[in-house]
Amino acid sequence: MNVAVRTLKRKKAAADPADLLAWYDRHRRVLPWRARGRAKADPYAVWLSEIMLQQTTVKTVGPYYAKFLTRWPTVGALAAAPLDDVLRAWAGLGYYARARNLHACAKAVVERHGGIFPRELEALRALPGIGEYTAAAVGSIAFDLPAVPVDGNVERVVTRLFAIEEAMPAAKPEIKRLAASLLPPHRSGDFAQALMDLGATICSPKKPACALCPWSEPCIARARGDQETFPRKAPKREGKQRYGAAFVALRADGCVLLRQRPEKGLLGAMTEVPGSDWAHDFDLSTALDAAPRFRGKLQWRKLGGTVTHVFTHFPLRLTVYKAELPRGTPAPKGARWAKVSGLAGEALPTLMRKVLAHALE
DNA sequence: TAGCCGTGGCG
DNA sequence: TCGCCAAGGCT
Repeated sequence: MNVAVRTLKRKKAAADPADLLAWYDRHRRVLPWRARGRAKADPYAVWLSEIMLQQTTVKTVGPYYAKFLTRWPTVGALAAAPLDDVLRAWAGLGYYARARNLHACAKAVVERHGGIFPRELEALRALPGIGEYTAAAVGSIAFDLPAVPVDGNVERVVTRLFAIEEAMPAAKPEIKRLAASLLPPHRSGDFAQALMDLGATICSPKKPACALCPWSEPCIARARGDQETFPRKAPKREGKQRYGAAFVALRADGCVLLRQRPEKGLLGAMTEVPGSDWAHDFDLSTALDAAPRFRGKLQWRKLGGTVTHVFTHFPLRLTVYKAELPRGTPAPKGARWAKVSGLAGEALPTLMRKVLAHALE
């Protein structure tokens, strides 16, 4: 048997982590939080990027990451910042519990570990906002601990490689087991990033570039030609449409009325304009019951059109009302006046920016 | 454990 | 257009 045939047979037998690492050495992406050459990765930078990258694309994260690292270069600096500053800097990035946990985690690193990220998976896992995935990611990338972070990319790569028929999320334990079985004895950080790069650039959800894949030969789904059908997913039901009203109160001196949402839950602790609850059976004829109260009577004008927004678990349609008030009007309890010219610096989620844009255009 | 929690891009 | 999906964690 000649060398070429032997090589082919070996590759078909099983996926070789060395092949993936060789591919990574040639094709890895250049990313701001990634160490260059032999430089060691900064645990703070790795952690910050991993939190931001949870369910969020590299492109979206880029400017936020740069802004945070410039403003708070160390975990100690971030821990010392007011939570409100962190929330404002995070506004627009979504999943705001991440920002609250980011701040809590920075403080915990300072208080529990003297401002140094711990080098053990269990200690990392115990920090706010760090789950099994992020502990493995920070542990392997920053400290080269033998762990494999299993995210959506790795799930896709592994389910295709082994043609796992079980549907998500039930298949997760099996995926973790198989991913761990691939872990090489050295370079676990590079291996983790290689798996994610492969999933992001080659083993994509649709139209994977199998011809360029270092694991094309051992990939069972590829051999069968149904690689795009992995990972298998159980059909999910969609959330029901909800409705509500929002109130944009403008004062003659160029201020708009804002308030803060409750600490927990949907858009927790973020800023909003006053509004009604959001319900499936919202009755528009009673919308003004939810309007902020001022002394004297006030004309709320219903604007044409609506503002729509789709959350993970339900679509929302808001009717917007607008009113104009004279200078000197005090804000109702629980609300405050904010300069329209300064709205960019407020902790306003995208939904509320849509509402304000609708009312101010 | 399954539902909750944002946003932007893409086919 | 619209459903899917992206480096998940918490409860």
